[in-house]
Amino acid sequence: MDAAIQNHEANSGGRKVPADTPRFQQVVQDFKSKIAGGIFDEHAALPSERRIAEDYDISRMTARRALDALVAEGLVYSEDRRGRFVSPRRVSYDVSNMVSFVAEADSRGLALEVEVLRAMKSQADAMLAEQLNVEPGAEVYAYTRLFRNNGHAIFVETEYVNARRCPGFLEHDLHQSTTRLLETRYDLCASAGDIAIVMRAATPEETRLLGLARSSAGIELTQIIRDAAGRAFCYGRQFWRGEAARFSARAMVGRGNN
Amino acid sequence: MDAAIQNHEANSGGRKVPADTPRFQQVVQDFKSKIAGGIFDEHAALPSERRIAEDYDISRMTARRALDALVAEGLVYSEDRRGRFVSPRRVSYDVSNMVSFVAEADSRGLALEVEVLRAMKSQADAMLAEQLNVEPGAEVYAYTRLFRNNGHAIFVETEYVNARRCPGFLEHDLHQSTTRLLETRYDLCASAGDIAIVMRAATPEETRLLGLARSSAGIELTQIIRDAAGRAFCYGRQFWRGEAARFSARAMVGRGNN
DNA sequence: TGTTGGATCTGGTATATACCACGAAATAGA
DNA sequence: TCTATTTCGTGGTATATACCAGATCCAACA
Repeated sequence: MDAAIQNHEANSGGRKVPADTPRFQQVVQDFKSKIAGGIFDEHAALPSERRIAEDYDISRMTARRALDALVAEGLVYSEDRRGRFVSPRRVSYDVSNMVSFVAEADSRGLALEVEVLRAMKSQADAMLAEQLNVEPGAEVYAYTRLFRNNGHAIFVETEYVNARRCPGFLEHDLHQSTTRLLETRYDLCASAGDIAIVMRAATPEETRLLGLARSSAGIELTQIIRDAAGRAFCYGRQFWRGEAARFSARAMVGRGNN
Repeated sequence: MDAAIQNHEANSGGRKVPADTPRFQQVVQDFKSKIAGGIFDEHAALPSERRIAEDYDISRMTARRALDALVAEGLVYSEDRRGRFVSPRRVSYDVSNMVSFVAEADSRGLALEVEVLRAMKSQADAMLAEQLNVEPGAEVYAYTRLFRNNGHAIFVETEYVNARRCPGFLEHDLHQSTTRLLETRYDLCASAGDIAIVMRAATPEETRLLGLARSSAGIELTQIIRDAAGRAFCYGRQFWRGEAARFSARAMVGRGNN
């Protein structure tokens, strides 16, 4: 209606010439400022594709292009056949702090919910054997957990622990910090960690669990946790919604080099 | 022609029913395996949208959807009106290693090219003043550089240094490691750094410089570099192509926690 | 030799249309 | 009251079409 968008019929003497900035970009900008301006709350539903198309007098495909851009930028997330919603604020994760994320989140008042998806005994494949420094085929416990903040899925994690060093591990409640569990029950203290962060596409399972749009990217964080003797006892892989987190670290020269 | 793709006319008694997996996904999968299988070299051109549409007997828009997915996943990058190309391998960046990325890259034989885009004297705004621990309005040197690996733009960086502590800084050649420059010329030794990593959308300028597709996401890495006394002298912000890098870090308990 | 201009390639924007699949709410039935 | 069914709204997939604009190459020209 009052859409401040240029109509291609009206900008150059009736010629079919696109506006200087594409129309879908104008919609993107409009929603960006609305979101930044606090017009929408976190998790508030955006208008539907069809509604936006009508409001801005553009085709539905163009409205979709705009919405897809907002999703790609992380300002908005999409739930299949339900609608698109404003993304919540990022959570911070200090990877230099070897205290587990669960424990850290607790202390900062984050309403973090943990869902255990799988937990089983398994055997180390070649990659895992190398990371955990065990022989291939050695027994490991593997468990996958989904983490939500205020009901909103933010990352999914799979961890592998050396079964020899923590027998019966899966009998404990996995809805808590496993770092703490390993420390209090098995005297395995995290002393050092190797962390890697890459941006990559979500797998189909991650897409489903995190409620992502098809072929969207996120951040994978892998970590190997070692005891004071430098022996790895836990290998973990987390896949985060890209817009959901801020990772921080602290570096110091002359420390921890090899 | 020999496209192993399901035709919607043929999969369910002539009914117009989509295949179990969407057709654009089949194209995505096909190219994924071709790329993984080494059929394409790094930077090799993929077939054009029109060509793929013909080969797989799908519409151009569907071919585009597939290609967009590959771009979003980082396996492929797009150059405006030139084509789409296979992404090169990731470069590794150890953020715990306070030796500069430029110097580190050199030592690993990376063909890193540096282009200086801007270099000027400026005044610290509120944010910068806080990060560098100077009064707002204090003089800083600001410079922006574009980094390429084998001619392929991988990240753009803007750094701000406290002008009081390195007078005449911009008179030096900025095509080298500035960490080293600060150390050798001004005795400013990087001793600690605070690093933050977030995934976010590229700004229009970053999009242009890195040759990204419209509204694509990447990784922003910010770092504050401090001397042995804990005084910050350099604040930097890098924006990386998401698929171009792997960031690693090392964490140790009881070290560097405030 | 060098340059200009055109033909042709590429991706980018935009529309209109059709139908499918799932979620959720409204409705009809037991 | 509770449950099954229907209806409607939403995003998802797919097609066909049109035109725009930058990149590239090559042939014609100066």
